[in-house]
Amino acid sequence: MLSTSSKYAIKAVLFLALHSNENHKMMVKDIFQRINVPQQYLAKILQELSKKDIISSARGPKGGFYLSDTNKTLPLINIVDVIEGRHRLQSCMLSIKECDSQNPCALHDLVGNANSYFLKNLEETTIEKLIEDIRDGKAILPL
Amino acid sequence: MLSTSSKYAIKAVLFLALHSNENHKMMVKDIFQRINVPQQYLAKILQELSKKDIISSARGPKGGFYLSDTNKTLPLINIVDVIEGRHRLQSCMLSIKECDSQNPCALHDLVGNANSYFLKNLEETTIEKLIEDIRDGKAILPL
DNA sequence: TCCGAAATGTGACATTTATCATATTATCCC
DNA sequence: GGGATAATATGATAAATGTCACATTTCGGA
Repeated sequence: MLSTSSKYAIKAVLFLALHSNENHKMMVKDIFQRINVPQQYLAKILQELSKKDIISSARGPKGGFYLSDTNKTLPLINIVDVIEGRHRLQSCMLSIKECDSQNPCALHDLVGNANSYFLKNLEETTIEKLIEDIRDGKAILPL
Repeated sequence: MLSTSSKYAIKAVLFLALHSNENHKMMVKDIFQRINVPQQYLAKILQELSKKDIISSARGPKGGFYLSDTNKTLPLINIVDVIEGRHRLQSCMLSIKECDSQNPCALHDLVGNANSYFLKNLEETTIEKLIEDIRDGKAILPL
């Protein structure tokens, strides 16, 4: 439903949201073990996110990746849009283009409104909001 | 959520359920266009399903693939078990092993009970049942 | 102003998944 | 029994995804 890359990206962004800010940037080598993602792969992912302004970065000494306040207001869907696009999230379980509730495929009812529910949440939930819930104990964050 | 192979397999099985029986077997070359699956790829998939007794087959003239009455009583999950196993259906959106409702990952609530609902339906819905619904007009079958 | 720290850019390599091609084996029918 | 037919077996190729390595650029600090 999400590619490995997207999962890694989300984990990394949430980690940065919790542990970094403009005055406390974090380097790849201090992140990768903590979220269990291969170092070089993580580097590539963070660079893509940075280029698309999902996260922020600074080069040189004292540099690293971090989330600005603006970054934190973005919805989660932006992360997966940058990493893999949205095709994997489309709802039809048999990948039939014309499939919808008016013209459902054979499996349509078996999956229910699962995908659209998930997609809607990705669109509506901001990083900020998710982190707040975690801080408030409303959500847990095993990474 | 399902691999392309599984989707092809499900389409093919449903097609066979509707159009074949012990006295009317069907050849790959008469199926693949109708369900829009590459011929050789479909052949390979049908062979795997046949070897695992999800579908039936006969060689030589008048041979082909078909679904026996016994085959039709199998739940849909058997198809995906044979083709790709069950890992892709596991519920955690971040692929975290320890993730469950007691110890939910950050995205757990965003996906809700979607996957478990889908999995349950795959386990409980037999090919037979699905075909009946289609025949009764309760479900539609664009392949 | 130079050294080293860190992201960035580029591309090679590995793995998985999807697709195609071809030779082999079993079965029916004459 | 021999020829045509259709599944079966094996493996080659292609494409997408995931992983690694290294050279380059930018920037801070002594």
